[in-house]
Amino acid sequence: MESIDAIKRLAALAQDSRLAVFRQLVKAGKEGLAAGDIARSLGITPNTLSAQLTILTNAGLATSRRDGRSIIYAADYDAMSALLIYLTEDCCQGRPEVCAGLADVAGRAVCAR
Amino acid sequence: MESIDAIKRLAALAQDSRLAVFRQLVKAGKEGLAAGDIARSLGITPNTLSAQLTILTNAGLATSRRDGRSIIYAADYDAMSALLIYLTEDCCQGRPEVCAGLADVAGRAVCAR
DNA sequence: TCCATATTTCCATTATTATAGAATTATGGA
DNA sequence: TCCATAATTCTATAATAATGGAAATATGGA
Repeated sequence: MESIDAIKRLAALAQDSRLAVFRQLVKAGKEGLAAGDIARSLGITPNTLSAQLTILTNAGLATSRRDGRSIIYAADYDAMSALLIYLTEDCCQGRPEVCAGLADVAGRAVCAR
Repeated sequence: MESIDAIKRLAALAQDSRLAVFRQLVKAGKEGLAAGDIARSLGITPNTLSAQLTILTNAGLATSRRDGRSIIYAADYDAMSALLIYLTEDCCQGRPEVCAGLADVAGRAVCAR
């Protein structure tokens, strides 16, 4: 992963309502959520939300598909995984001080499958 | 970790020269680097770099201490670790799709100690 | 076809961020 | 004390991002 792509993803997540949107998408899973439902539940106007979803999508963190009149957005888990791996390996060079706690957390999550 | 702190850290890293600074600090280890050396090696004016170091420091990602005429900056590994754990656990809810590759990377890094 | 719903695009406004010149502060050495 | 070096703070400017009203586009149903 290129650092410029990492920066795009970091910037996409570095804003309160976008981070909230992304969390909702993660929670919603593969089925995803309609743009309108997200806007309603977060109290964001539809046009503003649309701009934020575009930013998340351009960063690679979300995908979209049309379903009838709605557009359904879903989190891209692979992109998020790639970002975390970039931060861990490239940016932090796998330093044990950074990785130790993370290995526990990620490992536990995988084992709980 | 609060989401507002995570956003601060994400924003601090979401800019090319700040990310480059942070990478250098990680590479430099606990001893850290003098502000002037960072400015020279990255070709940033000292006042601009100072502003960026302040942002990294306020986000908790760097610490500073004076040594003679120089001010030495160092990466705060704990803060970075906390951010990665936040993104993995809180934001991504430990989803295996996100965690699997990360568990490998972080685990390998820890085992290589 | 006509209408309501869902979302996006266009546009303007406001707020925030990035950058660097100039001045200031702090330290160490002659 | 005086000077050179290191870094920061002050200030202004330019660039980018966030927000929302209004209009446009797309879909499904009567």
